[in-house]
Amino acid sequence: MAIIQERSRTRRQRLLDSALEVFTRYGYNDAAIDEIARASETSKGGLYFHFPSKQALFLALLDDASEALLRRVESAMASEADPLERGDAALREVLHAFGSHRLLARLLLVEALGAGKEFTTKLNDLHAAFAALIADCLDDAVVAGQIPPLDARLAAHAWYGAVNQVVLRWLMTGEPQQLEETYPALRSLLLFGVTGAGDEQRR
Amino acid sequence: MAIIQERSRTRRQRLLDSALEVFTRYGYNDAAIDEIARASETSKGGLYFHFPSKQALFLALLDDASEALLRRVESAMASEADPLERGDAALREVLHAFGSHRLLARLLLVEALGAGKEFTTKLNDLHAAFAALIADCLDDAVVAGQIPPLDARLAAHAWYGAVNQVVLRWLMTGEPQQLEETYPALRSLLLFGVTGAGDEQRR
Amino acid sequence: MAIIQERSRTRRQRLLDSALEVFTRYGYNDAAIDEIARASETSKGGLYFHFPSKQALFLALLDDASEALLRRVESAMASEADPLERGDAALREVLHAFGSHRLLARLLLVEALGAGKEFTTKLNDLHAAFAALIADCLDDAVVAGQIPPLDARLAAHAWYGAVNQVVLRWLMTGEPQQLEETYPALRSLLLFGVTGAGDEQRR
Amino acid sequence: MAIIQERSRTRRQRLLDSALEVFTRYGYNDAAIDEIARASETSKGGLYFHFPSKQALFLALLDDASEALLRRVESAMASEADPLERGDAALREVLHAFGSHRLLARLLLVEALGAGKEFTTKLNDLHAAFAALIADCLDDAVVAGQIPPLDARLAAHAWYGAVNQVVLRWLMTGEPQQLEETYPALRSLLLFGVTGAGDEQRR
DNA sequence: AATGAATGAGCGTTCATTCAT
DNA sequence: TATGAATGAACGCTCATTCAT
Repeated sequence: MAIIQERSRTRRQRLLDSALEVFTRYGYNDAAIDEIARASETSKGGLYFHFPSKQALFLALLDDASEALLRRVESAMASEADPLERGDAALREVLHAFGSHRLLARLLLVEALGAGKEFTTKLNDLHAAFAALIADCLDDAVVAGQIPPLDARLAAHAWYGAVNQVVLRWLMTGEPQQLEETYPALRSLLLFGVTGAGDEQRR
Repeated sequence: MAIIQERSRTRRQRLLDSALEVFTRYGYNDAAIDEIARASETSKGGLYFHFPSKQALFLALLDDASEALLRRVESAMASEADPLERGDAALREVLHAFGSHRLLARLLLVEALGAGKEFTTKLNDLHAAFAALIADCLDDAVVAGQIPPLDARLAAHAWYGAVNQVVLRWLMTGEPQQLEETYPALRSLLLFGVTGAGDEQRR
Repeated sequence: MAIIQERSRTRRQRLLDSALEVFTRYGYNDAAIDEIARASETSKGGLYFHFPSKQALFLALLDDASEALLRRVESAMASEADPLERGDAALREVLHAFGSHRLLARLLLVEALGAGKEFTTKLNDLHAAFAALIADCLDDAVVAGQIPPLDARLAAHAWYGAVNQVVLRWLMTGEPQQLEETYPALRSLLLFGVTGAGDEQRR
Repeated sequence: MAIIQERSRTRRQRLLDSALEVFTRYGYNDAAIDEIARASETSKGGLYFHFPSKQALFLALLDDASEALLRRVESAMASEADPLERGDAALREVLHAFGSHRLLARLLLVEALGAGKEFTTKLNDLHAAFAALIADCLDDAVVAGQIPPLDARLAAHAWYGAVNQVVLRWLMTGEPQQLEETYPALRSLLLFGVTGAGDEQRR
């Protein structure tokens, strides 16, 4: 029983792995179910035994990836008490996660957007979850008097977008070689903007 | 002859208009050539007379939109001498342009990403052009001593991403009602970060 | 224009002809769209240009066949004044029509039944139309005093079923060689039953 | 051993029952093996242990139903000495059997026809067996001088078809509520036709 | 005997593209 | 230039059947 479950989980996982690879290589629409089945050394029917449709497979991928990323970031934030340090930790974790999982980055930042209307909701949820995480940080920092009052939601989305675009550049042009190299500069930008006012390290 | 050319241009433009609408409504892959032809009150054959393929049509749309946006931003920047003011003008113009052309925003920020590998290059070019515009500003500002030295390319992409995400939120959730309302907060974030250090207005 | 319409009608008709042949040879479910396209020397896409689905194609066939049969029978009945003669004419015409269009008989009596729930309504309509035709005859004959009062609807269905079964036997076993040979015996049965009471010819 | 056989028979019977229900609800082609297995609270593998194929399962159903019906009719006929009374008994029994086993009626009169070429033979056999039963009656009645000579085979098929169609109407339109109500009228029609000549009761 | 995960051939349908008119 | 009927490769999905356990 346990063995069967394990094998089943294995098969399912193999399918998800292959799906991630094929979806990110060809894009949602150009990814053929046949190709995913072949890549996972399964049959088409086997795939459809585990996932009811192509859409559901992609959604499962999206869910897994979103959840994993969120969990990692949340856990990284949990180990910091200071609000701004928590934001810092989030940034580091995101860069680390994407930097070490190129496919996951591609999935969430590129393919999910163009996969069709059906996935918009999911993506919005992810954006909202991330933005909420950051917005909470910022609100706490405001309460703690670390930063002046501001539109935390907007700032959170702006942060998120700034990071995303840097990841996107890395994905598409390969610059810089190590995504995590961007951490210091990004941190400074998010905290102090381009003027760098108050950034003691940069002075 | 001139009349024919003009009529041709009209037809071509009608096709582009309809294509923009259909592509942004359904997404690149789910947009049917039939639908575009119908929407432009032409025939499929007529469409193929003006554009050799679906891909070319989308590319033309992307080109036109990118160029128009870039021209507008460049022209807005040209009328400002001060480097940081130029950046400011660019931000205002981008928010204004996207805010008043929802479809254009959707096309460039959403559909282009998911349309397939063939369009990645085009999108990279657009990103690069925008980033270059902003990076030049920042470099000038550094030279002028307005801001401390920094990785201008990275900062440019971060800026660009921050703005994009705010636009994206507006596209997908409708917040805020008027995109341009975000200008003051965004300006402050880009210049001074969340700490707002040096932001005399916010103090 | 007229030529195009004609060619179009030709193509459509060719499709219907091939569809009739393939559907009656393999049955609705085992008939492949590919096969129909091949048989009509068209492409699958061409078929789908004229008919939106396999179901619609079968339905069109059913409609055409029903209508043609009903029209023929109605016209045969129209030329007779006497109620019972009208019934006689209907019987002759049905036997003649089915006898000379084996495929049509197969379509209406065999394939339509097993094609699926979607066609039941259509088939019921046909049965109802036929039964109504005959029931009217019988009602008129009652009014004219030619036959005693009876449940005309039930009798109509029984007649219809009797004829159908004879056609079915012919379809499936090939007996008798000429379907129309069955006319005199069928006529006598329908009018006088097995007792033949009142059948002056049989006495 | 006996227990196992009994359990096996039980399982087999449960499968047949569920199969009858599923086949008549969805039609042969649209009935899924999965559905039958689920309905009988067995597994797909279990089903395939008892029946080698979907076709064989349907055939078994057809066989059982045909045999049961024939046995009932034969037994009903056996208790009558007079040829025409025997026919009468057959008619009563058929109406009673179908009237109280709607699914059986559907199976034999509707689904079997459209299930595909493979079942034609079986169906022909059933038709032939029934026709033979009735034809024998009629032949005997001729010999006994009760009715004039006639093509007994043809008459038998006509009878059979007349009854079938009345059953079919009941199945598909629900008229009349009780199938057995049709007995007197049908009896009269089969014996005396629409003229009712010789029908003392109708006079 | 029984289970249900796995197989894979086959099918209906779509749609970008072509081309005779 | 423009039309729209025609093409055909490709795809998502189904489901009867198999087989390791």
